[in-house]
Formats: sequence, C-alpha cells, structure tokens
Amino acid sequence: MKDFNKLSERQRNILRYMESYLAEHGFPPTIRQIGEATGINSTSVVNYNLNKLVQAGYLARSSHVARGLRLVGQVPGGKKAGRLSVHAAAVSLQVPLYGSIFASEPVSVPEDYYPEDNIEVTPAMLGGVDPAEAFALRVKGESMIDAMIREGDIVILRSQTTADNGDMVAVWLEDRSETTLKYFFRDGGRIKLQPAHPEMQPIYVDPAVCSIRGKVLSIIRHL
Amino acid sequence: MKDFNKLSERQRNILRYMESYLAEHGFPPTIRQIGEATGINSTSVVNYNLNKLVQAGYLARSSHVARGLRLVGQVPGGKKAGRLSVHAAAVSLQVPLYGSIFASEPVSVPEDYYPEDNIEVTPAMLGGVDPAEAFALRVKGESMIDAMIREGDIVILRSQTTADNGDMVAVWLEDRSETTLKYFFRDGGRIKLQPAHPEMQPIYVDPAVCSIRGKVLSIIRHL
DNA sequence: TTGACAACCGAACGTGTGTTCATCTATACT
DNA sequence: AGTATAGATGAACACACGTTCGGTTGTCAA
Repeated sequence: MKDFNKLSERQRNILRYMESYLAEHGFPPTIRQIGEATGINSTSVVNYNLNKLVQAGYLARSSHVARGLRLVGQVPGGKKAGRLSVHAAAVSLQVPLYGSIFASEPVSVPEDYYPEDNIEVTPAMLGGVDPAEAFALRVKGESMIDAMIREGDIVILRSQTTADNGDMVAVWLEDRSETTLKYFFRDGGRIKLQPAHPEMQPIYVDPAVCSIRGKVLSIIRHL
Repeated sequence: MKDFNKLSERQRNILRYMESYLAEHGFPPTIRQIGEATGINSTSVVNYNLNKLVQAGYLARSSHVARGLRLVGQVPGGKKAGRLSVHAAAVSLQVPLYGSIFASEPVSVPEDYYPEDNIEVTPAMLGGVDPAEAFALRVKGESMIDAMIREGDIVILRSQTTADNGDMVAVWLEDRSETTLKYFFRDGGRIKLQPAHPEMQPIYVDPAVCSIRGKVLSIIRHL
C-alpha cells in the first residue's frame, strides 16, 4: 500500500469525488460521472485509474456491476485518520475465534459463545468489512476438503444471515444436521450449494432448512 | 409515513434485504437482485413495490439510474446490536510480494526483482521466522489445485535452498521447465514431491534438477 | 537511435438494468 | 351479476454502464 501522496492528482480527485458523491446520493457514481467530474474524457482512463486505486488499497470494485465501487480506506482531507506508510509498523486487528466448524455439528454462532481466543488479522483480509462484524472459525475434520479447505485452516467470516450468489457461506442444514462451507446460489425457489471442487456435484436444499451463519471473507492456512 | 406493520410482507422483506445488502457491499442492490432474494420473479413487481415504499416514505429512488436506491428511514428490527469485540491494536509486518508463481515459468526469486508490492502479515503467519527472510508469491493458474491451493492465493515463504521432510516448498524443476508447490521428502538418493491431494501420485526427481526456492509458511486466500 | 513502459485517448462491444405494456388473478364494492 | 382496484406475471424495449482493444504520447534508460 502506497502513500496517499504517491497517487496522481487525478487519482486523488477521484477519491474526493467518490466521497462527496457517496455522501450526497447514498450510492457510488458511474465511471462516466467520475470522468466528467474530474475532467477525464475517456471511460477507459477512469477505469485504468480506478484499478490503480484498488491496487493501492483505497477502493474495492465488483466487476461487471453498475456502480460497483466502495471506499475502503479513509481519504485524508476528510480527516479522520491518516494512512500508514509502507515501512512503518502497521496496525493489525483482533477478531474473535468462536470455536470450530465441524461436520455434523452446528456452527457456534457469535451470540452463543464466548470467544475462546482472538485471531490477529490484517485489514486487507477483512476486505473493508467492519472488524466488529467479523469472526473466525477453525476447520475441524476433512469434510471441507472438496472446498479446497483443510483441517486446521482458519476461516474469517462476516456475520450475516443472507448471501449473494457466488458467496462462500457457512450454512447449517437442518434436515441433514450438518454444517458446511459451500458456494451459495439461488436457483429458482431452492438454494444450490456448490462445492469448490469443480468435479463435485452441487446439492439442492430448501431455503427453510438452510440457515446462513456468515460469509467467508478469507482463509488462513498455517503450515 | 405509515406504520411499518402496514407494509406487506414482501415490502418488509425488501427493506430488510436492502439494509443487509447495503451494509455488505456499500452500494444498493438491483431490482433483479431484490427479486431473487425476496422470491419475486418479475422485475416489474419489484418495481411496483419499490414505488410503494417510496410513496410510504421508506426509500428514495433516482429514476433511470442503476442501483439508484437509498434508504431514508430507519428499518425497525435492523441489526444495531453492538457486539463488543476487542480489536486492540497490534503490530503487523510488511513482506515483499515478488510476483507470481506460474506453471512452466520459474519463480521470481527475491534477488531478481523489485517487489511489486508489499503484503501485510501478522507475526503468527510467519511462525517466528525473521520477516527479512520472508517473501510472498501470488498463485497464478490452476496448476496448484492438487495442493489445495487456488488461483489468486497468496503464499508466504521463507527464502531457503534446502528443506526438511514434510515441508511444503516452491521448487523449480529444470527438466520439466516447471515450477510447483509440493510437499518435500527425501527418498534414498532421490527427492519425492508429494501433492497435497491424497489421491494423487507423487513424482520423483533427481536432486540435481530440483532447486528449492523457499519453504511455504502460510497461505492466505481472499474471497 | 531503440526499446520499454506508464498514462491516456476514442470507439466499439456486450450486457446489466430500469422501464413499460398487455394480460391475468384475486378481492371488494355497487 | 358487473366492475372496479390492488397485486402479480413475463416479455420486450432502450439505454446506462463496465469492459476491451488498437493507437498515441511522453519519459527514461540503454
């Protein structure tokens, strides 16, 4: 992550415009609006600079999504907190570890238990999510092997009860009395849970018996 | 403004979904996403109900604008429950990212290149290794899929040219012109490289054509 | 000079996404 | 009965908007 001052004038303008547009409308501007506001008359250049800003850690983008932008850091000048420079010691965050996720056992949900430990994570691993909403689980057993996840891995999740297509979620399947980590898709009236391993078949479940506990943000494997 | 309870079930669901989607992404959902999430399979019905909600004073719309929605009131029952979590400040470390590891291409070794970026890691992820000896590589391609590692994963390594049995190492195989991540074992005069996937067969190579670049300390996957 | 590279431009392309419309079903009121 | 009216449906339409690609320019180093 670079220093704010290392950004080009255009990139700083984009961040400032993003901030004020967001405050005014409640949703992000389009590429063309950004270009118009910052004097860039080619959408591809705006796109180019947006990618630079993502790379520098200032923005997150959802590809092929209209207005799929989000500010992740603080923009200086809006003055809340300065960014940390590259070589200085940065701040890391503590996220509670709420036990283990195990096949045939429910996920211990945040409200149920006291955290048994704290896991240290970096801001990048939360992807802009509020640390207060994040928690961690330790993977037990080889049940997640099809999801390219192994025993001992630590998964960082955001506590939530809904999900979008393509999210990897921790779900409790009532009819099977089973908890898994799967990719989540809505398929008509049902929910499709797709293992990460490309050769494995998805399973289909009724939304009524499928309760989402959280969305996986990142995975840490310690060897 | 009417009472929240005067709204239809669908309209309440829309508001709840809006709220959680907004919290998760930082921008509003589309009409089709709302429909999918609330079990409405016609965009016009969603549109219809959104207009009702505007009329009732719960949200504002910008017409002909993608995701041009904004919540204006506060949704009762929304999650406000501030879970108190300790995210105390701690020190995190910066480790250089030396490009990508790609099948059929040599690993860029630390001496060869300037780091293209820095990766922020926690002390626990280095397992006590001196940060100055550590570096990171981005995994490109699906070539490591048998090692339960996917495209986009970041591997943290300790720069070293030897390894112990059981280590996961990044090796350059001269005779195959290939770089892989494998578990390392000495087997008599040869070297056995075992993929992490239990069903896959190990390969045996001559130590002369197998140069170790580093030992994997940990893996980060960002979803 | 030559090459490499970051930054930028303009245009075209494909699709995401809001809108509109004809039609259908219920329920309630004359 | 007839007839409003609210809610729902699916298809078609038109444009908004992200993406891609072939070029151009300026800078720096060999």
